[in-house]
Amino acid sequence: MSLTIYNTLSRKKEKFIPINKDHVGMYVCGPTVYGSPHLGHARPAITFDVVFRYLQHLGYKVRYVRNITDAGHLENDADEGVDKIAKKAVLEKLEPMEIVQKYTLEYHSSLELLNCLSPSIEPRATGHVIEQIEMVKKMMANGFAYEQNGSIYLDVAKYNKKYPYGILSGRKIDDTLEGTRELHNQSEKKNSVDFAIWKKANINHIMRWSSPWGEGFPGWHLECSAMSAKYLGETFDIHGGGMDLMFPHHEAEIAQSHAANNCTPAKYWMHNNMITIDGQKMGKSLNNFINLEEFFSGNHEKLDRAYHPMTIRFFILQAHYRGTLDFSNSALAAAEKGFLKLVTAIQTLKNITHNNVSSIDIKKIEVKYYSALNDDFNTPILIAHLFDSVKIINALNIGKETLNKKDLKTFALTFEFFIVDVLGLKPTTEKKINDNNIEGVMKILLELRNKAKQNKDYITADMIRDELDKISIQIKDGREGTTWNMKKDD
RNA sequence: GGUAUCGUGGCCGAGUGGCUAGGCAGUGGUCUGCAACACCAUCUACAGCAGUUCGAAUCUGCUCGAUACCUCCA
Repeated sequence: MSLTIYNTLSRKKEKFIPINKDHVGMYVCGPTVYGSPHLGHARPAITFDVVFRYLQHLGYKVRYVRNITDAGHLENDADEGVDKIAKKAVLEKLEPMEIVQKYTLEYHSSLELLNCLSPSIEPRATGHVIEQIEMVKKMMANGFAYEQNGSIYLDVAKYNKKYPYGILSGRKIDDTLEGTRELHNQSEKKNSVDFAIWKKANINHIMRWSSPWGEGFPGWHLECSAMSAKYLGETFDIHGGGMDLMFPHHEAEIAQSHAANNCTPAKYWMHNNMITIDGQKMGKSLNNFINLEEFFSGNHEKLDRAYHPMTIRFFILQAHYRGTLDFSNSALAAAEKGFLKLVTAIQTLKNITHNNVSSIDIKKIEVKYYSALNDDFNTPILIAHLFDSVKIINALNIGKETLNKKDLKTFALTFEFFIVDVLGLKPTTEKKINDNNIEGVMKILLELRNKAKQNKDYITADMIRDELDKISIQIKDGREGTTWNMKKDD
């Protein structure tokens, strides 16, 4: 019973063998902090949070590195590209670092609500410019990069002669090279597939650093290469991220590691799939994304109501990380119900008394839990087994099945452990109550009070008013009927 | 156009070549003053066509369809 991981490199499930026994290094691409975190950000965060939790449970000492990209990348490949963070800074009339700070905090608080553990190290791109410059130097020294007007590019054609470029995404770069021989005019790159590893800063560019090639800023893909090498070594165990980063981002990382260090950066590449909305990818560019904060508050036109962060987490874990997951209100509502069922069962299980004999093989259930996760972190299967356990728990509760003292204790611990510690689902029975609910509740209360008044039952009517007043809701009887408002705290 | 992923019952979503995943909804029950909750039971499926096989949702080929990447995105 050993862990297997689907490796994007081989497109197969492989047995997981860490490079250094008992230690695992894992790098996951974090967000570029230029906007509020949305549901799409939650997916890799939760996916790799479970990987992190489970690897630790298996006894590995895990160093989990997830970066914050706070250096503005260019919006496109053109030489006059706009820095995303700088653009947002202009838009919000803030210093770029204020933008970065604001959205980093938002990202952290949302992930905390989703009960994601903090990574072991959360390095920032701007804090590692020196390392990135050093890496550029290495790539130049090895002859895989060239300078052009103060910018440095990776020479993909040259690189491809020694190392295959495109092995991760399954692209055959030869074809591309053939087809793009004649370059569009103003590009300073030798070849359109070449990518910048250092970019010269024009006069208006705010975020800039001095380098041997003049003032500039690091290339889009370089930070992950430099920071993963710094904290995990030149070759480490697991590299994770969203599928959309496979090309060009991760492909570039592989190339940079080879070009600079003559080795592959990661042994296992894991990619989580996208979240879709109405069958379409949820993404910033499509403008169909829903922010996490909006899920928690219900404040979005696509949302019927608010959803508890644990509902979101459960919803994501109910699908396997490599499959797409389609968002809908009914799917979320179903997830919420299912999750509450598990939570209820944890409680039920605590109140069950033991018997002299066990009618169920507890060990078998435990094995099922483990084999689900060992099979490429198959959380939906694990959840299915947990639901099977709920049935057993209910049977125990009415005495249809029995467990002895030891088995009962083991079962209770295991069941809760997998839900709470491995899947990271905090048991909460709280359904999000939003303003719509309060409106509805108030309407009902006021109707009741009106009825009471009509029946001259002023005791009840006054009780409703006074009790509401105690919780800072004020009622006003007017000519047009009764209105209410929340009193401001004084 | 190239590359990749995928098409499962009302919805969401697993899936090993043979032994009906699971959840939600629906239906029937138990419980209940009536309901709700909870619990028990239960129906509907594998895009199409051809092939391999004793046997295929699962393997192969083709067709149709969807999505993503190829420019920033998790």
